Amino acid sequence: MKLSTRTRYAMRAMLELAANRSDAPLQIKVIARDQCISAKYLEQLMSALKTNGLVRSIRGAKGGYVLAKAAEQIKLNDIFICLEGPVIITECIENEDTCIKTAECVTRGIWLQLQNAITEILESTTLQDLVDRARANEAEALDYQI
Amino acid sequence: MKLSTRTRYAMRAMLELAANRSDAPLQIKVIARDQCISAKYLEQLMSALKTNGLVRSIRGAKGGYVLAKAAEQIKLNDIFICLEGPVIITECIENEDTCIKTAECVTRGIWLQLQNAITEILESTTLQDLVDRARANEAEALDYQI
DNA sequence: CGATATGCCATTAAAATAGTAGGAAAAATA
DNA sequence: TATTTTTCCTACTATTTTAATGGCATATCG
Repeated sequence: MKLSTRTRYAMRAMLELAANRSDAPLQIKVIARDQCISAKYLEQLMSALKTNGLVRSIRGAKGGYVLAKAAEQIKLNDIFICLEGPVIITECIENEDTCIKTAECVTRGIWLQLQNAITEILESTTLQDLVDRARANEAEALDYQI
Repeated sequence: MKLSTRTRYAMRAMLELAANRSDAPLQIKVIARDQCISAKYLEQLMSALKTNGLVRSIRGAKGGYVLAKAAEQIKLNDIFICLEGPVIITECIENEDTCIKTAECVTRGIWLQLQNAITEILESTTLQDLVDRARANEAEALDYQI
């Protein structure tokens, strides 16, 4: 059970967008450099995020990307779903018919529990929460230096 | 984020072993038939479960597999780990050094939260719990028929 | 001995993942 | 208007993982 780089990269890119205080858009090449990601690969991820209405793009020189909504209104699950698809751990959860022996299919219940636990965390955290945590970490790091 | 068939198959096979009331071992081909799994594939999974001390095998005619411990003492996480490896969602969780900008690496915290939530569920459920649930389901199904 | 099982190892087919490549289209700017 | 910068789009490719399959050796029961 691993997280794809797609999701991890996209989450970091979105965090960088959310943390961006200037009102100018951020370019793929800048984000890619900051996050050590292949720019061409990131381009595809940004495209997926755009299709799902999470970011807005500005084409041409001085263009780039900005969040399409306030960071408070973007749930991590929204981002997650763009890249991993809906958190579906096994088909049986979606389509009960595929499970031949429904009565005995108690394993299904477990997968459902996992799915719910994951979704709950990702639904209850917003991009803004991450930004706040990042700022708190930075502040703490500064304290140690003094 | 999907569960591999390895894990799902193995979980079902283990459940069948746990539910087996006769004291005779269950053969791969029997489990494979019951669970609609390729026997040869299941063989590999059983081998992994054996290496990790979750099942015991009896070779030769009338041989097969039995649980190596009481179903109460086998946590679902034990089974899970055999097949998926430790629930590691991203490397950063294991090795903090790989995360270049630790201060900003708040995404890591989220992945850690997911991991903990999953592990908690799988650690707190035993094979016996699943057997009990399966029996309860069966009983309920019977009620409806009457 | 002969049938039945597991043990072990190698191979393979298909799918998913991660990354590359190149050119079209749009916008800013000189 | 020409140039540069940047996104947009589509296709391709390499690697890894997943899900099997196949064959033969070894052990055990009757």
